[in-house]
Amino acid sequence: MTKTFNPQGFVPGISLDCVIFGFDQGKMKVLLVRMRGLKDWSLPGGFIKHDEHADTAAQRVLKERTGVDKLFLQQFHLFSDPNRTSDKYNQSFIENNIVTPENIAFFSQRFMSLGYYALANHTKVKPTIDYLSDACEWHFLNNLPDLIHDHREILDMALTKVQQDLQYHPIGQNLLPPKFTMPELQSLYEAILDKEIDRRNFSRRVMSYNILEKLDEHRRGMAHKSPRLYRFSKKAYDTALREGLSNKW
Amino acid sequence: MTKTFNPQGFVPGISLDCVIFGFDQGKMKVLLVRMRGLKDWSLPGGFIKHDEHADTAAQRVLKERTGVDKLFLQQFHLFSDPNRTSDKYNQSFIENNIVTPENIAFFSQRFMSLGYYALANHTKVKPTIDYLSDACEWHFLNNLPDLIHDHREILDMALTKVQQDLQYHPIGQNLLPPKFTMPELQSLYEAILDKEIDRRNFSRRVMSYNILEKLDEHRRGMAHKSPRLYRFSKKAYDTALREGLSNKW
DNA sequence: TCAAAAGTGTTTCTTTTACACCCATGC
DNA sequence: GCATGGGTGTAAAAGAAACACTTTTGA
Repeated sequence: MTKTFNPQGFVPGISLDCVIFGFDQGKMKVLLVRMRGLKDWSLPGGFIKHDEHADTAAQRVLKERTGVDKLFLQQFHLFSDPNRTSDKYNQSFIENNIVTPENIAFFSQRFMSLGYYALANHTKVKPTIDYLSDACEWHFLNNLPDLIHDHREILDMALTKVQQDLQYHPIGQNLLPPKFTMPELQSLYEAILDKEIDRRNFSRRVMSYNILEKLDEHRRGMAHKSPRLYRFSKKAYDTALREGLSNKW
Repeated sequence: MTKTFNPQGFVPGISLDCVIFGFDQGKMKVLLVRMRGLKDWSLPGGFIKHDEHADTAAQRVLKERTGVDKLFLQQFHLFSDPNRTSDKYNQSFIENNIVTPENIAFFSQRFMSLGYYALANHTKVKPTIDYLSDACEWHFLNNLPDLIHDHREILDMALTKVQQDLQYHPIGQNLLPPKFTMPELQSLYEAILDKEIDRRNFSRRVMSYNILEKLDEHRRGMAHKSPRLYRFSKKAYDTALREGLSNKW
């Protein structure tokens, strides 16, 4: 017998949607789930428990979907259009035992959704389905499937916010392995901003932030000159996260 | 018989708080209300009707408190700390007939609050109390009274957001009279940013945005050289609002 | 030894800041 | 006529963008 959703214990009328970005093969991707019986995909989401901070709820949802619990997580917008959700999926929810007919009212009510974005190291993430979904997978930004409700709009705004926040905050800690090369970091920035950056100007700029430690190691094994490895200096990185960077891209 | 609050028709568990900024005598001020029977002040707030967009609700609240309905209005954060409100005011609410004992549960429940900030021309605003409050007044930022709940935190974040948004968006349309002088505009920027700006650099910069029309009129009557009047060119201003400005302060 | 990526330095241009002089007005 | 704030231009400094050559590596 499949477990069904029990609305007990959750704040009604408000949901969370998380746009979880990863960086892989030089491109940005997002983690999407597909609920049982649907062909459209969804952003990983959830609800807020009574007496739970929304940030904590988002952290919980992320942990459940990715197994990772220390992600950079940022609330960015409350989506409140009264017609943002549709009940066209409800029949499918009942047929697929996602929710019992007695509890379908919870889904039929008007929902606002609080949007969060997160940045995750995709190698650490283990996409995990829950009892409501039959798929949880990465999708590259340039090849997204259809999404339910207004999830596409939420995703697009998340990307815009990441691009803006990037102007003033360091990024990468959560998207890259602990040690990385300058070209890898640059490739991340180019993927997020969706534009090319001059190699020489990039490294000069990023070094001027004083958030990188130059290591005496090189990445070997690839063809061509072996690039030097760097890592973020934790203290400086955290300070910059809090206080912002002066320069911009 | 005083009218009491009826929670019927409103989405439970979520409220709105509006930080309405005005500009007067070269200083920033905010509109605050005081509920009957309380000594602490509040941000003007309200609730969202079923089937109402949160933005529309905020617009409605603003109109009720100020009489003005075309303000620049911006959602900036959902405050969701489960302990952000306190029920220490509830006894007073009942004693002052703000809410009946049967309806006090609506106020006792956990509330999240969606923060909006608005920019208003204070000469157009007619601060208006409602049946729950006995005062609605402007307070200068440098001399704020105690506020209930986490309203001080909301106010502070609103100010920070305005300062940030100012970097990329034109401002003034809603804070100044239709015609204004360059020193007046500069004084507004200085009040918001809380720092001095060089007169010559300011006017060069602001003119480079191409959102101002130089008028062949001067403000007369004051001592000293009569300053020239400007007005915003509506089309360019709106475009800049949407698309942002390239420069920053 | 060669193709391709990595590393670094210099020049140019643009933007920002700093600063000084003249002008107009009401008293 | 003078004190005070308003208007404008220019030079110096800082920051961003453009650009070219050398080094290293595996194949």
